[in-house]
Amino acid sequence: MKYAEVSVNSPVAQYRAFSYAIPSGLNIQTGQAVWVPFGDKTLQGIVLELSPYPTVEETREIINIIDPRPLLSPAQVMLAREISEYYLSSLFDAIALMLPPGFERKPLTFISPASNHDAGDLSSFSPDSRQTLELVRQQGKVSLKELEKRLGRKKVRIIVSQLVGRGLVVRSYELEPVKISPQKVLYLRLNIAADNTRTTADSLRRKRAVKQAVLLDFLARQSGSVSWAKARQETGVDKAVAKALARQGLTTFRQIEIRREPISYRDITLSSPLKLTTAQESAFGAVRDVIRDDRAHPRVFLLHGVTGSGKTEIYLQALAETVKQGQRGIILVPEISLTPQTIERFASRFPHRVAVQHSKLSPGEQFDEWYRIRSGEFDVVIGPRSALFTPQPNLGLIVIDEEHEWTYKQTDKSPRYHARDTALKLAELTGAVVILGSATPDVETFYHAERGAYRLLQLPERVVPDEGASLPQVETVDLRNELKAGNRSIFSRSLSRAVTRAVASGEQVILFLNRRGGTTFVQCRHCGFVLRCPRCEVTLTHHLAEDALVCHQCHRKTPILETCPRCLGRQIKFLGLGTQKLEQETRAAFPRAQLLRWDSDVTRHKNAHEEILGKFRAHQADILIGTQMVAKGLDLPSVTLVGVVIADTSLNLPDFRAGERTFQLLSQVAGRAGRGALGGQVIIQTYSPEHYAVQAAAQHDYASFYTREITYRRQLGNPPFTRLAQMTYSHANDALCQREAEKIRDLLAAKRDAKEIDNLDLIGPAPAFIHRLRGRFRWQLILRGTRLSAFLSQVPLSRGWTVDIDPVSLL
DNA sequence: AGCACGCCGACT
DNA sequence: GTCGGCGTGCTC
Repeated sequence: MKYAEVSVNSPVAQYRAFSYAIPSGLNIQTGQAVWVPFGDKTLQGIVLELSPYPTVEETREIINIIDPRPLLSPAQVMLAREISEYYLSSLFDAIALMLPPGFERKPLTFISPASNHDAGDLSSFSPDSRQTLELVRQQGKVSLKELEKRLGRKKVRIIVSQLVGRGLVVRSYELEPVKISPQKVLYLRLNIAADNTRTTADSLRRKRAVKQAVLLDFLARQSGSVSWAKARQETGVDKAVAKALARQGLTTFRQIEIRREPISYRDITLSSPLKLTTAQESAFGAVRDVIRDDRAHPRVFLLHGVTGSGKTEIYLQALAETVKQGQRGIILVPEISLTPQTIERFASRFPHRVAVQHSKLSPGEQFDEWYRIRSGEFDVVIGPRSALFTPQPNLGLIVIDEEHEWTYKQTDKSPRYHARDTALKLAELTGAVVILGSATPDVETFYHAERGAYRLLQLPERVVPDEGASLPQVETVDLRNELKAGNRSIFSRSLSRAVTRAVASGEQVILFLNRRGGTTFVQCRHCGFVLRCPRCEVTLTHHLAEDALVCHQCHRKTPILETCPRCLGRQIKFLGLGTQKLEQETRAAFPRAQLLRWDSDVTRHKNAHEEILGKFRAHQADILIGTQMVAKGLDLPSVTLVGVVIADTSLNLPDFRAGERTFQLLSQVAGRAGRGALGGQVIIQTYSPEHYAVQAAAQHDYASFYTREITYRRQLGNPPFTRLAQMTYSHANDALCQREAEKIRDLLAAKRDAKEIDNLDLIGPAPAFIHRLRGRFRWQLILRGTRLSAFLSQVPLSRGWTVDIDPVSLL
């Protein structure tokens, strides 16, 4: 093999790999990181495959190997290609998911004086230009960043281009310095036998080298090497003293690589497998059989079990079985559930065999964990979606806990992958078994399970079904009746009574409000009717600038209505309530209760979640007010009442998944109450008590929710019966933005018709839900069909377009 | 991304 | 003319 196909770390490389010749003497392998020449730069690249022929006539040679051990396994190389193809991301972006933390290094630009040192005629230059030239000539080499700091980005670019054009300076490129590397710590070692130290120390004392003697005595008391930091702390001597000892050959300094370990096992005690209930036993049996037989199918399980039904125990035992087969696992959890308690659950069963990956680890810890994972030190890696890409060798099991969670979709940057769907691809490539676990499975997942693509396992009951741990009673309160009865407070009479009672008896309360409560929607306060677009079934949003109601899906405008089209009442209101407002109202309504607010505003810093939860657990507050966060699997035994202040906020979002989202949220919130012996009560306040999502959640009835929802999906041709792609164009000029979106819509329509693709809908363009973001306007197009990636990959899109395949939200 | 180049309207 | 804003092409 004389040539290598290399994915280059340059944004211009896009979807393609580049052919490079392999110089003799280099042992190049697939998955390896290499240095390659690219234009006038030297860049990092990853070898995707070896081949006897290049794909172009002229090739350049690979410069060198960065790391002899491949950074990507063959399965990962294939996975990266699939991600790039399916999610329409650049090849290197997909590969970058799998690289060690801190590996990527971008080129920096430097400016140096040109070799011809003639002064020439500088009179036509501006003072800034002359000053810049002067500086470059004085310093020899200046980074472009430094020049930009002095004069501003734009100006410097013009000046530098001018100077380069006149041959006075030249540009050169260097990679930014390495950010992370193994941490090294200075150690001290004694070179003489410990029994000889006393005489040596005495002779030092005679030479009045008291401090040296102290250090020597200290070292003699230690077994083996000791870190200099510790020695200094214990003896109080400074470095000169240690150096003096080293000079006499009595001790040696050495740098030792240490591992930064994020899990402290100090307080963790070993746990053994729990006895399984009958339901757990049969679910686990099915998983175990497939783990043992690598030809059994299907290899994907949907573990559907209510909160507290013991899903985690099944993960643990499935993992133990996987380890028994000589393989390893990856457990994905939503970032918010990655708490010390979750990690402890695994660490106590697999002591020192658990790796953790998450964003709160320092770059150094992430780096160390990555290399230890690659060397096979861990049975399991636990982490958020990115943990899927850790180099876990011999992968045999992937668990996706709370598989319905939206946080598994990366939305903020490319590749916009879904970790669940990507895990299924990886499992196909490696033969690993997948367990998708949820109390409220994604409708799409459940549909696949129903169709037999996944094996469905049900855990219908909580593990300890005594009174305290049974599912709580749920009451729905119709807010329309409250208004009719003259209650204008945001607390219904029922909720108000319940809060007062709970607080008075020293119990705890959670008040839940969807964070997106700030979003305005238009509703009749008399009959609860919410205005929707007649074409899209999506709620209309009030646009202040145009003073009109706008559909964010098809851009149809409706003038503001004075009267309700259903009951002809005149109580049309724009609604929206946030947690801060709720806090004020609660304080006013229950002045004697201690409040705690938990939303993304108050959880910015590192341990905020733990702090707030700790306070609440310690009963330093009676009422916890929060958004989605309070809904995630947290065990708070003294909470007896959960109040959902308005269920409608998530219900009325302009998105076809609003019903599903609401059901999931309400079910989770309802699961928070009654986890202790005191039992529990849930009160859901809503203007739509008849809505199937609200009713099903109130009755803990997934099946009836699913049946209704899947029927609607089928009728409207929404996923899982089709797939979606969301295209967004962003530009500083709104009109231009709209024109571009329309142009592409027309182009896509023409292409669709030319290819006679009949099941492809184009919806929009319409202004995005967040119409203006960071000074740029955004317009979006939605595609609905089947093979969208393949279709879109043939369409050349200009800069400013982003494509989100299988978007998790259409907002 | 970042830079070079080319096009076009606004101004000296 | 030519300056500057803007869009597009290029990198094995």
